[in-house]
Amino acid sequence: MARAAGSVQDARPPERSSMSVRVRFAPSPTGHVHIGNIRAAILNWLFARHEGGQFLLRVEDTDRERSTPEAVQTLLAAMQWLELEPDEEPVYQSTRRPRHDAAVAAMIERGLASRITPDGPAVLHMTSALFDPSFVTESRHPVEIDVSQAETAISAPGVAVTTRGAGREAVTERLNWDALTDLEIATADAATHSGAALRARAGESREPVALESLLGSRPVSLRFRRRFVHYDDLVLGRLEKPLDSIRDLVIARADGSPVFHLANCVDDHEMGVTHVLRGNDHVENTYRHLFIYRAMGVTPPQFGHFPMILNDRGRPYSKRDGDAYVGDFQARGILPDCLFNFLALCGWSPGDDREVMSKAEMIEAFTLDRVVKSGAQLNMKKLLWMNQRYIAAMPPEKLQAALRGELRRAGRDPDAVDPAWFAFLAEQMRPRLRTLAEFPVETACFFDEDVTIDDKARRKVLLANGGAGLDVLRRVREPLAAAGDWTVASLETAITAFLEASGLEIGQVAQPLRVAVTGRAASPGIHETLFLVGRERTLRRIAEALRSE
RNA sequence: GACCCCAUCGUCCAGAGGCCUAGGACAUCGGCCUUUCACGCCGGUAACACGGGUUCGAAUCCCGUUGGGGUCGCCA
Repeated sequence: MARAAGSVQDARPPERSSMSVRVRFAPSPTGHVHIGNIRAAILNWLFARHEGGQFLLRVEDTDRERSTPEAVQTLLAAMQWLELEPDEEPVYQSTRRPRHDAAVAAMIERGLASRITPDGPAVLHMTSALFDPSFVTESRHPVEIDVSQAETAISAPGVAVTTRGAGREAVTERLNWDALTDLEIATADAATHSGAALRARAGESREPVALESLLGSRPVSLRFRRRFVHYDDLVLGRLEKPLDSIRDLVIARADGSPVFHLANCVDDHEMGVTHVLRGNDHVENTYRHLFIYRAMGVTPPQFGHFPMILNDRGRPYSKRDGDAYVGDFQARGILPDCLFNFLALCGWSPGDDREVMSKAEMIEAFTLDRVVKSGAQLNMKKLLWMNQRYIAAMPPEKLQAALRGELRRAGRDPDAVDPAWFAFLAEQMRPRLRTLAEFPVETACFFDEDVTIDDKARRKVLLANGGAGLDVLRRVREPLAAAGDWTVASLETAITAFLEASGLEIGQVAQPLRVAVTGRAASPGIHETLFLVGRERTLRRIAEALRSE
């Protein structure tokens, strides 16, 4: 992949056996993986799979402070959890320093970049040597600025020409002569000066120059055509920006280390990346990167930018928002497939009404032209709803395994209970769970020896109406104790018989039982609940509820 | 501030000039089911930011305004 330094003209794209798509996810490991970031990985992955291409990972670990081995592990773990395994070995940017240095050296050697001062940073110059018709064009119509009328300082939109001192003195602020074309300046004495002449007189200076001092007369009007940088964004469409608003670019720091832009372009090129798909915050960078690729003498990849993810107030995510890291969702018991699905749908849709989709379906439907342009606010309630749907669809064994994990995390031993009993409990809880993490707290009454009765439930169900609930408990206790093998069926039989004998309604009996036995007003069906709590604990809890009256 | 981008129910998305009396999902409200809580089912409320054009016809195209976001580092 190494290439000798040479002129811009002789360079060409890297040799690739096929034109197959290669995309990459290029995060810098910070110890946390933000969902906006992992969403970028998801969309890249989806695109690669849809196109039958490769999904690569480049760890941008050049920041030694933050990029600890642990931070890298966190990143890899998050990707594994979501099944976003890259198709090739991860590339660690820190190992690529020699290539970056070589690229900088080559640009300097070609005269495209230079160090302004010997111990200063290396700067890529935005000169016409870098302008390629494939991404730099000239505006058709000239811009005309009347300087003489200016009372105070004026600044033409986007043009780095400013008149100061009540219009007396026109100053070019770091004027990039190459950003403008066909520059003509008319002066008070009616003479007209061309940009080329002035440029020569200014000695190609990139420092502020007073036009007046070059002209020897006060400028009256400026006339020029602007140059534009442009490219076709895969999701945003045709984008352009006046060149005069883009300044020379630092590519290597004074200490010689490459800056992000340089390293990014060099690595993407040498990894054979064909499509750079990243967040919206990089669109402005893209214009600069185009020049870096040009300076490298290579064809740039294609670019696509998807919208940013916003917090629930509709504002950009910041560290203060919290709960926006992949690990947080995992800890809350969001299923990986669900988070994947949800995040994929954040800024993209298949074009029809499908929402809960398998990865295969998403891959099949994924195209960049269906990526939305505007920012997407996360709808956490919808995430919970979707997670509930995923839980509902889990195979029983998988559900049980996942719930066992939650139990362990909560400090309980899921292996201490009867597997059949646990399987039954899992199925009873399935429709009642929005997240896996809810399981241990919702089912504590089935695992603990004793239960604490919720005050509100006690008042409403047991103590109301002169203690009618307690009265029911007193009367149902014996028939229950007599229930034979304590199965759901036998409990149903016993309770039904009690209802007939007592003339009570099921509701009058079930709620007091539920509260006494679970401590709360909500649980699975009463027969199922009693079965799960078991004979011994059921009778004991009823007795306790009566005693603490 | 300059430049660039974006703009449909509270939120996410559908809509690529007539199929729109604007559709779906979450949330919300009401009802059904039901021993509770959920699940499930049925129904309701709710949006084309504003103003000009273009057109026989505009949520869809153009211009402006407003609002939001992004970028302006020897951070990534």
